[in-house]
Amino acid sequence: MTTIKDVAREVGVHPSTVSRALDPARRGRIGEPVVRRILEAAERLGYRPDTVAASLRSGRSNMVGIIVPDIANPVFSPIIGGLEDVLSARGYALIVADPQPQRTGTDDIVQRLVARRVDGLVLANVALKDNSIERCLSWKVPVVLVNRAEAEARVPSVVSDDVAGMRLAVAHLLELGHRHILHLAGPQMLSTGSLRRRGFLEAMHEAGFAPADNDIEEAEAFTREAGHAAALRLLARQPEATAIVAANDLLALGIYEALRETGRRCPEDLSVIGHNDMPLVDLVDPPLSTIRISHREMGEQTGQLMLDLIEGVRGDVPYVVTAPLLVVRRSTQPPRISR
Amino acid sequence: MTTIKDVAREVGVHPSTVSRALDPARRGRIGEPVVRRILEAAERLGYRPDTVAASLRSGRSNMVGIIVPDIANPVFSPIIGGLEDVLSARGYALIVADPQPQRTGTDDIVQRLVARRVDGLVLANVALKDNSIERCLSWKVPVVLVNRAEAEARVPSVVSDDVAGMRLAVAHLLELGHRHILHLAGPQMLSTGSLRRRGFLEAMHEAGFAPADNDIEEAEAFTREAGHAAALRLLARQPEATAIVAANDLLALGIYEALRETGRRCPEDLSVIGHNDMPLVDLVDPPLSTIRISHREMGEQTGQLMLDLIEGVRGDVPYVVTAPLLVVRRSTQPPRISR
DNA sequence: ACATTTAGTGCAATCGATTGCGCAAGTCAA
DNA sequence: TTGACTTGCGCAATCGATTGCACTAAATGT
Repeated sequence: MTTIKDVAREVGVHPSTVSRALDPARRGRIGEPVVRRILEAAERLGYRPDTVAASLRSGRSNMVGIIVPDIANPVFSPIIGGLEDVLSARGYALIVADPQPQRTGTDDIVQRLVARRVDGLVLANVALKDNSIERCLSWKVPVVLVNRAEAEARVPSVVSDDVAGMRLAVAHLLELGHRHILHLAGPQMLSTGSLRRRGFLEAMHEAGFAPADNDIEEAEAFTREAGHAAALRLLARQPEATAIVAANDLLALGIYEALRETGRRCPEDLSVIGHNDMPLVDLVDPPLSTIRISHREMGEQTGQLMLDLIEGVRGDVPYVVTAPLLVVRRSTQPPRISR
Repeated sequence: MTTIKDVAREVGVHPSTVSRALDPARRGRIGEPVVRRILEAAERLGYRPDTVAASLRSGRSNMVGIIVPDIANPVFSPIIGGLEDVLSARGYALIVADPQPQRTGTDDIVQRLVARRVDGLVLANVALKDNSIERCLSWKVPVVLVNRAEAEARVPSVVSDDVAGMRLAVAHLLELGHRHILHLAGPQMLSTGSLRRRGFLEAMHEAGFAPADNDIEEAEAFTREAGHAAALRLLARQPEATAIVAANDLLALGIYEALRETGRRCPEDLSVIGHNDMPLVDLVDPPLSTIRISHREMGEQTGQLMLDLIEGVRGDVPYVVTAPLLVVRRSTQPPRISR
């Protein structure tokens, strides 16, 4: 490994001069010819500055961490991708951490990342309440939330407009002629779960309907299995409903299974609409109508926000909201008996 | 931030003593009561050793990097998940990098990661030929390949048994009574693409069949679109075939689209079998028969291998091969006209 | 009683880069 | 010619932990 001293010796200057010449921002203070010789020598010797040493001295690590509940989850992986993309373009490395609930809590992960001197932390874990935010705040490490909002907006966040998304879904079903619309909600401890439920209620009220408590059922988790179970409960309770809006595509697919088991057909007997437009839902049977969210774009926005924060470009608490899009496929159609 | 000196001063010992007392491995050299007081003080002051400083001195960073072509790809994301899991359990952080072809090559990424002093590198990028391996070898940084093999086994790798997988697929179709079986191959520059093609050929030969060149068509990429296009070409050329084995689920889904366009039905007119068993292929229409590969498990094995390598437990070049599993769903059935 | 371990801890160098400060030479104006 | 700047670069401290070596005191051996 060639160090900065090797380069300095080769050129016949002091290491500090090499350090400055190699940094475009401070190169100006060094003479033109010297810079050229340093650049050439660095190239020739294959010099790569040791990031670790630089971090120790400068206090900046050029790393940001992201904490996600499940890396393989189709909503989080594109977020990570988009984030990595804009971060790496600016020389930052992304370290991903996935808290294993049984082993170590989010808090511990935060500590470990902070001990690694990350320049910023992205929290994608959707629990509505946990004190990792306080932890970060107290350590003064820049934080941005993604796919999750906080009640009191203390830290920047990037979310999709869940309320608008639900409004889109509800409006679509109403337009088709549905009147009795159910909601299969996600876990209310999760930000998306409660926001979408609220969005559903708002949209219905705006349209002049007041859903009963009975019209909403909460799934234990954002999974097909949980969706399946919850759908069974909901459908048994409200068999005469003609449409159901799920808080999530996975839940919608769970509804599919429940329908199949109870001998009902989608969309003939019941229209179903999901949320997220995750990969392949256009190929299931029937192709799922849903609300498209560009998670990759959210990841990119998160990265941009983080960079601004780290570089101190902005002091406010930005709150980026991305616009959802209605995607109509074949799981929604007018109700059979219009009233 | 409390440093090791703060703890040392608090207890009234030398920083080096604190360092030793905090490391379970070398704690033995320190007196029992002193250790206790140090532990207590460290806890009380909320001391967290600065990983960066430790790395600089010790040369170990407790980080490993993984280079993947696409983080959001359903085959790579579980690999990352499994890897992160076993790595973080041992105190290692995982940094993921995704080479943007247009911006910076894999080589550059490798350099950047090495400059960060990663203790090991996982290469998941499937290109059959690139010199990043040489790069790593010359820098003596432990490397393990995942989902990709090398012709000459210089470095450890974790792959699924592609040949066995194809044998499973072919055997299944033969058992159903198919005789004219096609192969929709993946890009031959990619390890999985060429291995699976070879697996197909071997399996067919073993069964006493000799596929013609015409029976195989190569897709440009492992995507639905490429699969669609290639399937169109293949089906036009061999309309009388009764089954087709795809190198990948995505390609199989592309075949679905091609069938729909040309008015054929699966499985009535043509049986289709995929490879990977990615999420949701059990819900498409018709549910896809495929070869299941546990990518998460591969990720875990990769992590274990990497740890062994880093800790110098093994000097050989292990070559882990995971066993594939046949998953029969509804896209395969006996050919209509049995001969 | 003296030599020799052994256990327990301190000292100071070290990892490789960054950075505030200082110094010398050159520029310019008075 | 001198004083005031500017430009270009070197010096040495510094970041926080690790580690080989040295050293002291107690324990053990002969």
